[in-house]
Amino acid sequence: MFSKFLSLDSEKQDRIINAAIKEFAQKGYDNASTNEMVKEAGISKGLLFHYFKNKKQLFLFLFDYCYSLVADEFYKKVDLTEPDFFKRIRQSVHIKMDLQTKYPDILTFIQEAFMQDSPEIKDEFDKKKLELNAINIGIIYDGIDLSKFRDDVDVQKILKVISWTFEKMSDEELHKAKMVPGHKIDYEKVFLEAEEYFELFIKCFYK
Amino acid sequence: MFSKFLSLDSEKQDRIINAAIKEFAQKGYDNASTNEMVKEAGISKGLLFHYFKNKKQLFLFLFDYCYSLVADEFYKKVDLTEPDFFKRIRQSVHIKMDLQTKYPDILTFIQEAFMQDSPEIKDEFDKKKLELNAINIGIIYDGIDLSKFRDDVDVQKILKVISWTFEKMSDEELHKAKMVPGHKIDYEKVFLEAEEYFELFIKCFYK
Amino acid sequence: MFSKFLSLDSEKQDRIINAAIKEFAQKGYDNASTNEMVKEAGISKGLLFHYFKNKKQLFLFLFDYCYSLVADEFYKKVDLTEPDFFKRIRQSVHIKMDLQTKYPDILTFIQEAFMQDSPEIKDEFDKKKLELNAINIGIIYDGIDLSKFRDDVDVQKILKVISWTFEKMSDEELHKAKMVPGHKIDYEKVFLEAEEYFELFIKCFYK
Amino acid sequence: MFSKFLSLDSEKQDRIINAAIKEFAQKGYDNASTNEMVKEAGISKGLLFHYFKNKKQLFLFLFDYCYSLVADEFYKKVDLTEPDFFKRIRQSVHIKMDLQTKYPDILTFIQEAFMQDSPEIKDEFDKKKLELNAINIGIIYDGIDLSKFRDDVDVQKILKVISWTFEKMSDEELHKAKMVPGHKIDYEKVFLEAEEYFELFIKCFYK
DNA sequence: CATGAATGAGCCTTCATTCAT
DNA sequence: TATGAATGAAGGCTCATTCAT
Repeated sequence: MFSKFLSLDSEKQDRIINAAIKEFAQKGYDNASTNEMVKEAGISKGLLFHYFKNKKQLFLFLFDYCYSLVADEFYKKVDLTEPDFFKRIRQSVHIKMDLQTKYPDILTFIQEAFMQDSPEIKDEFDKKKLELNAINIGIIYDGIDLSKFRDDVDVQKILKVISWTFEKMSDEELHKAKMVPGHKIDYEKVFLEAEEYFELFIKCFYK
Repeated sequence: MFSKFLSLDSEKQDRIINAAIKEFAQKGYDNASTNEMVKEAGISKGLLFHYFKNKKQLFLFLFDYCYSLVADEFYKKVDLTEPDFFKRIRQSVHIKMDLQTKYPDILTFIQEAFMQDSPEIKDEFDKKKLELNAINIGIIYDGIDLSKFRDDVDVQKILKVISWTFEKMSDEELHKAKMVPGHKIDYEKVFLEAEEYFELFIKCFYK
Repeated sequence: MFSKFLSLDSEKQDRIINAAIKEFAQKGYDNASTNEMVKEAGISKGLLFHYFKNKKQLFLFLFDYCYSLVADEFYKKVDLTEPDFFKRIRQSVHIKMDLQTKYPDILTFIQEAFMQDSPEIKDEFDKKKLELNAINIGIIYDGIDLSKFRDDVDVQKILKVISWTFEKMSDEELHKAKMVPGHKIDYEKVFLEAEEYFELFIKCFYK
Repeated sequence: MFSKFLSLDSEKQDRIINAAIKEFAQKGYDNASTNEMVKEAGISKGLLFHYFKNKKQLFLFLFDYCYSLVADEFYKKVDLTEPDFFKRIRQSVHIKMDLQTKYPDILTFIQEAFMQDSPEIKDEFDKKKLELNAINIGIIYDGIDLSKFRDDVDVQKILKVISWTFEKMSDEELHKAKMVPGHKIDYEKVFLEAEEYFELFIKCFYK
């Protein structure tokens, strides 16, 4: 599908990818302008469509590209032999924040992508989201030592509550960051807040 | 401001409101087409702007309208004298689901509205969101008996975890519903699932 | 034609006329908004069209109204028994400037009207301009003592040169005034400049 | 700025320019319709804006284009070594009339452009007018032998009177031409009339 | 492989004018 | 006489996409 694009020299690939990600991340799917992308990437209008056929395919390609890139780094860094759920999730939070710092545009793009539901891309994109979710939960919970959790409640539910908590925490922080232009996330503070939730969960959910 | 519109016979008001809500809910602020709205409502192009001046005002009006409608019903039904947090939140979940059944489009619209961040409406709309949030938290947590919660952890954090859990539960359900066209939420099942989380929280977070 | 309007009580007539003149004067024929007029005059949309049928008729009516008003005042003040051309033209200049101060909106409206040539009103309006010109020249030159002018040139041409000079002078001044927002015409200076041209003409064109 | 447009084959350039000039000349800036222009030029909606970005830039481009074209021809034909003011101005009048015959639309456009004062283009356009005026007066009066004029009056004022006279003459002729559809200017007659004014001025303003 | 001119549907909004009340 | 809701054409402009070169 995108073989033509992938056989380009990688410098040009990068220029195009970065320009497109930036535009999508800043303006969302519908308002992103292919014009701006080609201008920023220094290529011609026609070429973009030569490689990607249309905006939708470009978006879907970028999403796969970004997701792979981020997921690869993530799974490279995460220690799947760590059996303690809280240590694992703490790792995840830290890695996620590292990635945020390392690839801010890409992370923003993924985030925006997950919030998108322009009718144009809805069908194909929702499938992707579902897949990813299924994969993630499986992998992340893999090898976790569940014996430390209380026996009187459903452990699966506890895990969900914990995951949701950190997702919401991160959402809130991102949201605040978007609200105040120029506002940067204070990672120090977020780490500390996360630690407090860890303690709470250990007290309440461990035996 | 919208007095012209509000003094219309309510059948026409409804036609316009429903058409506009539907369009905004399906496509988001930027991509919603006023053309489609008037076509669906069976009115002329000019008339919409006779009532609302521009797209932004229309959106803001609809949000207030929807929010008021839903909030009114909500506060009419919620029992603010119930001091037990879990009973209160259980109420909320039930009421919310009733509303979902009664006004599916409106709930979707509000949901989408909260996710919107088109630059066009950002400023005015973010203010609204903040206000609503502040009011809601205040009212919903009002009169809650906090003495039942464990003393060894921060109660505020517990409350957050609980709220987030039910928000996420509801999000997931909504999301699944949107994914499969024609799929209806099985409230019976959702209630039961919610109950399981209530039990979990009572066991873990109460003294 | 406008009898319905003219039998209104004069206070309402004035409100309508003033509102309409102001709008036309400020924005020109095409950009003047009948909406603004009715808002300013405090009457309903329909009523304006009840009296004037359409924008064009309103404009034409206003032009006649303004022109009559100004012309009446002009001919009331001008001394047609003064046989000296320069004294006569000096009078004209002074009277014109008085009117400018007394009815600034009306004079602006007439001025703008003469510059208008929106295709909408062109045909009917050009006829009016021609008529007025014919009348004016006739009346103003009426009773002038031509014997003071040199015999070796065509007096009619001299009169034209003189008229044109003062018209251009006035045009230039108006133009400057429009160029610099808030700039007011310095009548003192204009009078003095006009006097210098009078002297020049007397020296060159009188025997 | 307009390089895209200028590298078009000239046949298409001309079609677009002519269509746009015609529309602007007939209806003025505000009422000229870009829709009509593209229809007349036989190009698509988008293309016009591909070349010119917006209506204002198009107008400004056309003005420069027209002015350059006309000014070039003018200065090519005018003999700046002729020291006699009347001979010089006679030349100007003749050249202007030639241009009028050769490029009637363009001259009308320039004429209309100078009368325009839509707020949209006011600022940028007024600057242009001022510049042009300054340049013109300088060049046209350059090298004129002022010693032939009477010493008892201000020569600068005489020059103004003379310029104004021929401008007004030309305005009146144009105006008459516009009034009667299909009426062509009788240059023969105009030349003769101009000659009579020359004689008058020589008699009255030369020593 | 690469260009960018060309397309035309679609966008939101304004407007003079009509007409039922 | 008086209202203002209702109309719908027209306005400038943007955009993803195509195609001849």
